[in-house]
Amino acid sequence: MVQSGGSVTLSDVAREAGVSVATASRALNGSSRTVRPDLSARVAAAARRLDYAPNAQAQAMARGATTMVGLIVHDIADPYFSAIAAGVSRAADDAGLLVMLSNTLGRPEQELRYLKALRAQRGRAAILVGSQRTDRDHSAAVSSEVAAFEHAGGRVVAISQARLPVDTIVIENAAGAGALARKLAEMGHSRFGVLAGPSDLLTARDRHRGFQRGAVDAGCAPPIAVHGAFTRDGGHSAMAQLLDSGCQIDCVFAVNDVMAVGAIAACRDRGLQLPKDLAIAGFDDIATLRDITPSLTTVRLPLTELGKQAMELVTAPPGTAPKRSRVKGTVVIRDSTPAHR
Amino acid sequence: MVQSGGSVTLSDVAREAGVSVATASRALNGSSRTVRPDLSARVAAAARRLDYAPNAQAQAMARGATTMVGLIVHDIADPYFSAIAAGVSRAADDAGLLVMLSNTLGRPEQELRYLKALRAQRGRAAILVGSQRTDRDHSAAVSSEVAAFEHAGGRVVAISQARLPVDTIVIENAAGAGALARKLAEMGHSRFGVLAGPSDLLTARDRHRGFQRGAVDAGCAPPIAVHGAFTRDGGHSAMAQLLDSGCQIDCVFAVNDVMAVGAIAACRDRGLQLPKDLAIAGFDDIATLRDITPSLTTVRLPLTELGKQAMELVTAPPGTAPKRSRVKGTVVIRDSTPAHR
DNA sequence: CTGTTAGCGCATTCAC
DNA sequence: GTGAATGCGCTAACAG
Repeated sequence: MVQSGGSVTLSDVAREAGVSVATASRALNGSSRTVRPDLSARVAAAARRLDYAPNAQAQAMARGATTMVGLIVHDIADPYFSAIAAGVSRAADDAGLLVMLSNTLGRPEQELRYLKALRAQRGRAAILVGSQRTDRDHSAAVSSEVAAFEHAGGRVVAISQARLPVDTIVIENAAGAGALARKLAEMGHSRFGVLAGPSDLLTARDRHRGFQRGAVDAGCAPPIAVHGAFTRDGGHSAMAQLLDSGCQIDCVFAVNDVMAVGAIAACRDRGLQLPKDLAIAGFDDIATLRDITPSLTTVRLPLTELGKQAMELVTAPPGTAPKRSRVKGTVVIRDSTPAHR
Repeated sequence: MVQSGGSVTLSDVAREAGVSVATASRALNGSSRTVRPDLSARVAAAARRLDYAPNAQAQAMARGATTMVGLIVHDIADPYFSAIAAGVSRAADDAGLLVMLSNTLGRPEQELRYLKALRAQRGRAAILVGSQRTDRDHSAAVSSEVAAFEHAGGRVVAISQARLPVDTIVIENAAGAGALARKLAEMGHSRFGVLAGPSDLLTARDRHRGFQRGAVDAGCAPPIAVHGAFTRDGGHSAMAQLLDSGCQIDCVFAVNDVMAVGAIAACRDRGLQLPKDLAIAGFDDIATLRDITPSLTTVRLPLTELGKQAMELVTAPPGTAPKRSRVKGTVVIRDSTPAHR
């Protein structure tokens, strides 16, 4: 049972079972051809006895297809991405696929690198999660690498903006933020501030613009915007800056929940009473953040579900033109934005 | 430049460059043998022109080694695991390795399945993250699969308890919880409750026992324990149960931060004023949770760093006996546990 | 229904 | 320093 060096191979199993490798192969993987039950049983027994595990590389090479999908995210430690990753992972499991995780840390060149690595792996598909950048050159570079990947027979789907020529789950950031702005205006808020995130991230930009448009449409003054990193600390310092500016505002929209949390902390640091002195809203509805105080008004995105949908697109037969499905967030009003006046 | 069907192969590149496949191979991967500069340049140019990406499966087969490491976690959506995953991912990146992510959702059989899949992939290593179970049968089954994986040439490291015969980063849960208990006792708390998590998870059990021992050592009565799931909702319902029991307690220890957050919510539901009416502490120091109110006393674990360390163990030359490194958490006192009396 | 054989793409002996 | 040939483990024709 114990082998000397490397691994047990199919021919070891075949020899042990007294059949040919072809028969062993057919018995173990269930090919189109059928194998006599007794032989099949003998092979299975031999495989078990030897603790045989097929060499996936060899199978991939012989079959010309792997069972691997790549998941490319900005930062797996960010709950936005880890929630999506959980959905992808679960769905992959159900489909019998393996997930290769790649963290780009937001660096464009990493994205290209991973895409190429995935092509080298002959991955069956790649799921690109996260905001595109305003930089068109970068989008073009990704498009080109994506084309190469697809040319090699892989499928690609993106979760973000409809900027790549691939199946995409488009998140309607502008619409969601707009709906939030209108709702807040309706609740009596009128002087808005926006913690706008990095100006080169489409997601941040769209949410900012959508909110701005919604506010203006509702008859409010254009919100005062402060940019900053798309993180807790980014929200903290943007909020501090906004507070320092001395502008009169009654409600702040952070372009994601994580920033909103930083903003809340910044307000506390200044001794502000929330939500009495200032209303704050976020975007995403991160599960881990649902218990902060005051509970956060936000735009809910079905993150885990998005991951699942992405896997479905990836396993579906490829169409001729890129499919686009749209996901609109739903506004969730909580304690952080009480009715005003 | 555009190929008809599948992918560009090395022999395509060789032909394009007017050299043999052997030379092309040597030029592109830098083998021990050296290639004349001009030829090397020609090969590189041809590869670029054709947008060649080596077939990793074929390379793996020829070389007998892959560049893939498996990361097996309970739930990537849980910030505890995603923080570790981020560390692993970053370190893998630096080492030029690829990460295969596996979510077991806490199901033991999934762990075995993934380990086997990883063996099939001829993964270079597996990193097992997450509590072992009290069930010895399961540990034995994992040990056996781990042995098979190692026998096939893979390295295994665990982050949890020293229960598997592999390199392990042991988290000193009992010691950390004990230190926390002593500190809290010192601060004047004496009647403790514990939200103890699932009784079959070693991590939960060790933290519970460690806390209990620490409390008793400090001269307090044994804490009153309530079990529940290792999640936010588990913490919520365990806390509710504790409150319903009518026991007199002044401080509650939840065996992880996520549960502590649930507990805080449960207290709020009952109209309790925190931290005035009740002190609450957690374990882990989850980054996303650092801004909740009241800020949470906890035992900090260097999660991202753990991931990095695990990768280092995995890439280090294998020793004869399993290495064990120990990580002790550091007690962090915050607002949720004010001095008592 | 089973066995023999020819690749899959690449790294690596071995000759030159 | 280069090229031709072998084999990694497996699947899928192809014969029998």
